[in-house]
Amino acid sequence: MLQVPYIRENKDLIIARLKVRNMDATDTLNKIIEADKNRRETQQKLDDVLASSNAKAKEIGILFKQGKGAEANELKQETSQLKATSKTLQETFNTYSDEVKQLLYLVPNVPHESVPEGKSDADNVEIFSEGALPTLHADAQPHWELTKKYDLIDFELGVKITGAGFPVYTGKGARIQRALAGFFLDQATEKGYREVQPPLLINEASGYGTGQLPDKEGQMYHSPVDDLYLIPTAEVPVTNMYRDVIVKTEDLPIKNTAYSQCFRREAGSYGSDVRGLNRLHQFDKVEIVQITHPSKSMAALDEMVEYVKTLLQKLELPFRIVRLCGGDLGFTSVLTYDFEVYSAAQEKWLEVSSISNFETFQANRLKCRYRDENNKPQLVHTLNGSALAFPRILAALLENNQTPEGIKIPKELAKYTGFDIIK
RNA sequence: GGAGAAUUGGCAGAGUGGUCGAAUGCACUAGUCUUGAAAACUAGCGUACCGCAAGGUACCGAGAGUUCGAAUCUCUCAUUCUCCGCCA
Repeated sequence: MLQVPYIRENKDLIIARLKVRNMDATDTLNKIIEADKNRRETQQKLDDVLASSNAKAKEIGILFKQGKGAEANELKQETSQLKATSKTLQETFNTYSDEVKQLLYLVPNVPHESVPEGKSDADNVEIFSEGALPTLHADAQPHWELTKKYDLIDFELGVKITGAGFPVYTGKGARIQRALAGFFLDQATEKGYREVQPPLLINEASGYGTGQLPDKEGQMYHSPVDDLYLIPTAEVPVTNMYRDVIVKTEDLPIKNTAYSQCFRREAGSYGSDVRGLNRLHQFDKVEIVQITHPSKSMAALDEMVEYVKTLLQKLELPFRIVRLCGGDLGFTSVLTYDFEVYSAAQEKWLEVSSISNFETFQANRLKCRYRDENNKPQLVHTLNGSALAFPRILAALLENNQTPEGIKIPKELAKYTGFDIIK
């Protein structure tokens, strides 16, 4: 979330930038500033009362030691008055604090100046594309037919065991999944990311830390008995490793990568969007996460984009990069680039990666800081990106590389699958 | 799952109702000394909020309570360790 002093000093700028998100934040920001003002005034009063109350308590202690019990008891009378006052003030203070906090949860991150205006994904701006769109033979099939034909995935079996959106990968299908994990992790490690294997369940505090809670509650699976959530992305546990941490400045940038299953309820999705591998409740993904010095985060974002490019090049998939418009930009993000691969049989662009800079928005909630040149704690910047999400990569690989002889596996990936064609 | 013990500053570790934000040691930072280093000595060394500042307030696992006053007493929860049970 945003910091109150920042809001106080940059109100007009924030309002202007949030217009890109098609949002008028004027009212909320004014309320925040007002509630914060009340909060601070109340704290001033409260601190004064507590100060004199503390002083009197100290005096009483000294008097008792000197054996002046009568005088001490007299002072006690005075303090009970102060006590009542401080209690009321404390309650008022809490009310204002909560009000500020609740209002802050409503304000999304301030988009970068390069974020274009727009209502939906249709208004995202393509900034790069590479690779020729494949021309398929006459009876080419979409991936949900191919997976059946070559026994790679059993969707119906998943429905039986769990429900829709939980496919069972079989034979070479399962092998490709394992190959993708190995390939992506090796690539990331080579690029300086440390591999971590995080928990797949997270507690409430972690949900708040990265911004899934409070507003995106319905997106995650929740186990009420233990009050734990299944992760929608490894971003959550991996970023939360640095919650309440003051990192060593010389350790920046901190780069972690994790392969994990991801779980998303995806309530309300339907139609061709969810066909086959296009949208699942459980899927695999390798995530890259960076924690950087504030002056370095935009360069880190570019670096991550360049890195993901190399992955798609090695997989020989045609792709494009779009800069998300204000209407499509995530709540916590300042700037996001999406990667889309072309899935030839569906004749569709499928989102396979989303790379974002959150600047201090998550760090503020996480309380993740470094020490500046004056040794004062300052918020870090956090970034993350998919590198990459498996299902749509798999869909594109299958559809684009299908031939009458079988499905060809790109050379780089074949090193990991152990086969270069699926027959 | 059952029983017991514990949880204090970067680490170790005192503190069991009063001037304790917290002894001491180690680590760390700066200085003195030294040709340099080590050692020794001196000083500094948590976080957040309020305040122009002086300064104030809060925090000793978390939350509630008792008290004029809580690191210290009570309750609830969490975590860690030991023993028993169970089990990849």
